[in-house]
Amino acid sequence: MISFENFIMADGSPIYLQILLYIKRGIIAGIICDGDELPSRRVLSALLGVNPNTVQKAYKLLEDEGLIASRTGAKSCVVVTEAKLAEIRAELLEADAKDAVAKLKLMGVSQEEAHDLIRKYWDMEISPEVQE
Amino acid sequence: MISFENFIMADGSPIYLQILLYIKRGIIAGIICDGDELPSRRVLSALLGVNPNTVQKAYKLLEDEGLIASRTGAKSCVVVTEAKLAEIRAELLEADAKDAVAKLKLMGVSQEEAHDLIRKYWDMEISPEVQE
DNA sequence: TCAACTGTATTAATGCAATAATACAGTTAG
DNA sequence: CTAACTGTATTATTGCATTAATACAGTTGA
Repeated sequence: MISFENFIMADGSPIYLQILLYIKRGIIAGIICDGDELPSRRVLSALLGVNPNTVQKAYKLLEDEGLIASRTGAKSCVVVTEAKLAEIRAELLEADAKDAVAKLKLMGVSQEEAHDLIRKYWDMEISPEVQE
Repeated sequence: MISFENFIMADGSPIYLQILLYIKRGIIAGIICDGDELPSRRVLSALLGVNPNTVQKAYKLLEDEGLIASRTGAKSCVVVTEAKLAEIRAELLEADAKDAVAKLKLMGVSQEEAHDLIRKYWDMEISPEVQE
């Protein structure tokens, strides 16, 4: 069963997208694997303190992408091939890295200072304020 | 007069926040300076293809933060001291760096790979898909 | 002076995110 | 078998972001 204990809700972006990206990043990290069971819509919504429809929206989008499989009555589970994993990994890494670089450059940060910032915050214990 | 030619609208976050952050990052970069005139609400809204109220919302928040000054009839202009600049610079750099680090770590990226990604995308011509 | 700009304010309408309360059909474990 | 779970669907409501159409008061430059 997939764990959501590291999930921390951020504001500023829709909750259903935060859930979707949390799962995608978990898959990319190898923490969430092919065949893993997902918590039911009702259970996860209670755990996160949100409406079941919000979780349903995230799961529906993941299913549309072919990353999870659902059938009425049974729990949904993760479906991910090596190819699919490589695809979403490249996709998200590029999006996140480009986004960070764009923001820092816009603020006149030098490349050296950017590397310093990565080093500075890498080993800190962070609440993953995952957005977008 | 402040230029918005590098501003590219992203979807996923409110437009008024994108405008607000574009100006804040410009101030941090030193591209936007104390005393600089802002385009009027009407002019900027026409330039960006959004409603004047959307620009007004961004400007209002900047004024609440003391970063711009407005008086009826005249153009608004930037008000920023050395202390204020240092404050918002530290604030945004920390937020953006922490956010990027959190996302990459969640995906199991190593610190070395993170630095590689920064190098890879640093010199690319990027449309600054500034979000949040 | 005065026309053309500026900021500010108000009201109404639309769309999306999220909540809420149900209902129904299929699965699963005891 | 059957109770308790699952996914799926529907309808209504709330709040925020955004658009739209005005209106009014103050500033500016020719």
